[in-house]
Amino acid sequence: MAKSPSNDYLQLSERSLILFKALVEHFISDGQPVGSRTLARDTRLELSPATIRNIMADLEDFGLLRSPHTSAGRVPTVKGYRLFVDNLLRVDTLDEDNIRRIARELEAGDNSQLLMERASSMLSEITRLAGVVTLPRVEQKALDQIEFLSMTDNRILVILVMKDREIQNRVIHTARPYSPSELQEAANYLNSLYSGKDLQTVRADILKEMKKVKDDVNRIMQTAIEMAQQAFSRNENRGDYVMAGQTNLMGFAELSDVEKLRKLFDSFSRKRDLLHLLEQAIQARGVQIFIGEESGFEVLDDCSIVTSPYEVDGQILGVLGVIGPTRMDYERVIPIVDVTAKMLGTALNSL
Amino acid sequence: MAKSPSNDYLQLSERSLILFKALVEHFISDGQPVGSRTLARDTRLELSPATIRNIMADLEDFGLLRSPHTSAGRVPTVKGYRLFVDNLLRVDTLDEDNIRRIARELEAGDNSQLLMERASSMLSEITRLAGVVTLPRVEQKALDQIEFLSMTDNRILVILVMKDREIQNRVIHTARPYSPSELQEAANYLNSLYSGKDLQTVRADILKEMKKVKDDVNRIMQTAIEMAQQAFSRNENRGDYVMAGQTNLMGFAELSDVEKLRKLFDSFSRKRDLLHLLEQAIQARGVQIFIGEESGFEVLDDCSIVTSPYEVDGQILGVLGVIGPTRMDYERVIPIVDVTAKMLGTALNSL
DNA sequence: TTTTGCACTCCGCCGGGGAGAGTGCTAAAT
DNA sequence: ATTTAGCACTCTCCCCGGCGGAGTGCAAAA
Repeated sequence: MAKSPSNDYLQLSERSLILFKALVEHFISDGQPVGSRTLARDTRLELSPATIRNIMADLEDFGLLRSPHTSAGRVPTVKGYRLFVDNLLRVDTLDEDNIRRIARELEAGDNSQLLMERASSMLSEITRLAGVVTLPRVEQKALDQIEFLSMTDNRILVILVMKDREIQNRVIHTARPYSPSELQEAANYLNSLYSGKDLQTVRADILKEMKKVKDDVNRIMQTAIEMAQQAFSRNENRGDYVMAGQTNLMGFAELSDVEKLRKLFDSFSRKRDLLHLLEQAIQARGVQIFIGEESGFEVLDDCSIVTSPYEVDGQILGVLGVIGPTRMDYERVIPIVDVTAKMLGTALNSL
Repeated sequence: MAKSPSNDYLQLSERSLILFKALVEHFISDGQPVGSRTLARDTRLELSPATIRNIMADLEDFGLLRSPHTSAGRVPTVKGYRLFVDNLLRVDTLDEDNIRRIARELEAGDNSQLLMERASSMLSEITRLAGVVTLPRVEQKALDQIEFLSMTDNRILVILVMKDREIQNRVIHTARPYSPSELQEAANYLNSLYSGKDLQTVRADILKEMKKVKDDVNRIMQTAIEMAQQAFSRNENRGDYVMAGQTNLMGFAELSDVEKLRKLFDSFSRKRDLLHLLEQAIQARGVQIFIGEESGFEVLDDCSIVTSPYEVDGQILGVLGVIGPTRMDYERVIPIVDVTAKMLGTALNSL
């Protein structure tokens, strides 16, 4: 009866695992606790319900299953899902239809923001769950071109054109007005130095450059570096994401409680918690899965999250993924997330 | 018993109206159908429940009240709310605390988008309902400055700095590359013509100008007008809004059904319907209210919307408002929406 | 015209009972 | 030693009837 804390599923026979897998699949597909009769019917192993009951009792002792109450069937625990996902799942490749669909939708737009939004709603539509895509940190993006434009009151509009064709506007303030030609020269200088580098690097380089330039006679260079320092100053922007299909989560039995739903949606719009979680996922290479409480956020206790980082030129820019109930169809969702991440990468690359 | 289709509330005695008003207020504050006993207790008129029952029967005949079932109290109908809102309501001025709060929050930021977002979440926080603010049509906004920047592949980045300090970026394609000085001259020319005018006017003016310029020898002017035509070409952007506090709508008894909630939230993210509704409200001057089915959208049947247009320099730029259950506290909500609209206007003006 | 009195209706809540599903245990079968 | 059959038991869910409470409408009295 006492739950064994041991993790050696080694002790489990092949047969137990087959049974366990069948149970999880069954539960995933219809959400009802699974009993021994049903399982006896659905499995190729010709076993009586009684035998299956014995095995299920074992699985329960291992902490892989639990029953909601005495005379209900059994349901996988988080630990159970973990085993299922890590060792039992057989992820096959995504069907052609969906691959084409994703490819079509992610054909290079002229705007990376747009691509993110498309990816996010693709994910939600195909999986019928909620899709999420983190926006790349500006820091990570490569600069293409910088330009200055003088405005009234000693304000200068800085235009950063990024390699992915996103355009950033910032306004800086200067001590004195600058002529268009001065600005042009400064821009030229900075472009020659920094075009192609990512903002993080640029920022670091500027610091070095400042010392070097300090005693230099070249006014232009000094001006340029001063302005650059303001323009590239650390951005308060702590990361952001786009989400789609949240409403798909309504109407899952495990989330039918309005209060739970409210907390979940609140946390989506607060963004902080989820962002923190997604940031962990950015470390992993490839698909990563957080099941139920593993996420560490109470509101997500009944949810699982399947994520995959997306990258351009081998550099990870962000994460995308899907949020759904723990009993989601992992087998289907995983390849979708995987493929979408890859395709988003290539789409971004082709900008 | 037959519901009179007549609208002459003239026939209603003063006393009936007082009673009706009390009933609506009571219902708004606790959401339960109101019975004759309760009303007899809560009113200054010393009347027995029986008398009140008679009056309520009259009110029901007028279509102002209905009872959910035989032995429940009564509840206002849409028509009832309408009467209440139009004739019975006494809207007093907003309390100092909230005025200050709104003022503080809407102190000029450096960005109109940001102001809209703040306004929207203000509305939702103070009313504890959902707040919404439509973004001004770009068409309506006044241009401050236009600049061109050449990029690779004969693409030119157009930068529109608007009077409200919003910055718009567009990319246009040209037949041949242009030198920075050509672009500068074109920009100068266009600035002299169009700075201060709103985009709609600008677009119209460009058409006139094209004819005029056609035979002109001045190359610069021709170039400029050509580029301007592309830069200002009609934008597909069909309008947009920012919303906050949607989750406040969860947990109202009249929306506790998950399916209803889902449809409502779906329509929020599709935006089309709500946008259409808000566009109607933009016509009205001052606060406008849509009660229940009046909105004409099924998903909003159990909701009311209180809106007010906001304006700068006497020109209406957009609408803001609040969405809540029909039994919202109109008396409180109306001044909040009203004041917020005005303050948003002044905040935008001071940019 | 208002009030009192009264019969009536309908909802919400409680407790009981029965069906259904599934379990665990023991004893028999393989 | 494993598997199976048999059986008592448990728990949920649903339906039912009864009952108290709230509120109504109507008729007759004030």
